[in-house]
Amino acid sequence: MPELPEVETVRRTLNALVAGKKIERVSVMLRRIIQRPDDPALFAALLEGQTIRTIERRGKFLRFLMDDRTMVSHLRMEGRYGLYREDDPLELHTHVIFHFTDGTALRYKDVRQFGTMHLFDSGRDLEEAPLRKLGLEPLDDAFTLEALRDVVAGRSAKIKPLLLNQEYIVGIGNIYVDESLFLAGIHPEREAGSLSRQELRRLHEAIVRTLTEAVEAGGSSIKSYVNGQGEIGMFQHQLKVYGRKDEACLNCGQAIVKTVVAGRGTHYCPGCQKAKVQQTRRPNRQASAD
DNA sequence: AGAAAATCTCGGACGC
DNA sequence: TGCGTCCGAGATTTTC
Repeated sequence: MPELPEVETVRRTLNALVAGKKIERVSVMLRRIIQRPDDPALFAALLEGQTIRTIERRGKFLRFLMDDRTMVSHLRMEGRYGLYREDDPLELHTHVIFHFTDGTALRYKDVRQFGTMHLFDSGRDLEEAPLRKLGLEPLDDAFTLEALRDVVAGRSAKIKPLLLNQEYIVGIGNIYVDESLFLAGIHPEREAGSLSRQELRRLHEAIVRTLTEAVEAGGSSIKSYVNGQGEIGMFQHQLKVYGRKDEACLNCGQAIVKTVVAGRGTHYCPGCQKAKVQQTRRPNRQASAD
């Protein structure tokens, strides 16, 4: 489920529900989810008595800030949180439960069991894995056109996998990378370092606009995503290429193409996003002309 | 059967 | 030869 807009929506909705609640006990039913510390019993013990102060976000990770600990949680493909009453029936694929002192509980469900939780002493999470090497927040002021140019400069990688790499820019996943590249009129397999200044300007604007509008719409619900209050998002109705294979491009009318780029399903419009300027057989020349 | 919103690790290819 | 870079494969799992 989670790219930046979905995780940000979960953060906001969940924060309203659990901020101020005190953890009485933690149940771990699937130990694979708990990545740090190694021992899930220790994980549970370290959380006992902690009050959730606020939930923040770094890239696609949620950060639960508590009195003495910070829990870092990644939803991966289908992880989801919800607030329940203790006597609510246990739903399938519930793997971790945070029991609060007021008779409610935060439950983590994850059909595919891919999600992760890391626990740190307060103030230590940003300097260690998995947050340590994360790149720029695309909705922060620091994500300027200049910053984007620094990311792509001299890189021979294709632009799509580069944008998916969380070491450079965080929060962009498979849906929003396809949407942003469409909006910018850039083919997903274009060599990153070959993008012109004008193309970079369009790409920068497309990324910020796509993510901002998706946050405003509460994210995209393709299959299973719901926010922290169980509500679906609305941005799936505004997607222009993702999931629209063989449908007419809303801009030029050509059929949307679906291929595989860097191992991920990739949607683009062959009319609006022209193929690579030069084919790969040629030696890599630095197209630094600007 | 194959693909699905994500990420990690490994090994190989390639340019310099 | 070595280094940096990039990419694909394969792994985690269940559902439809």
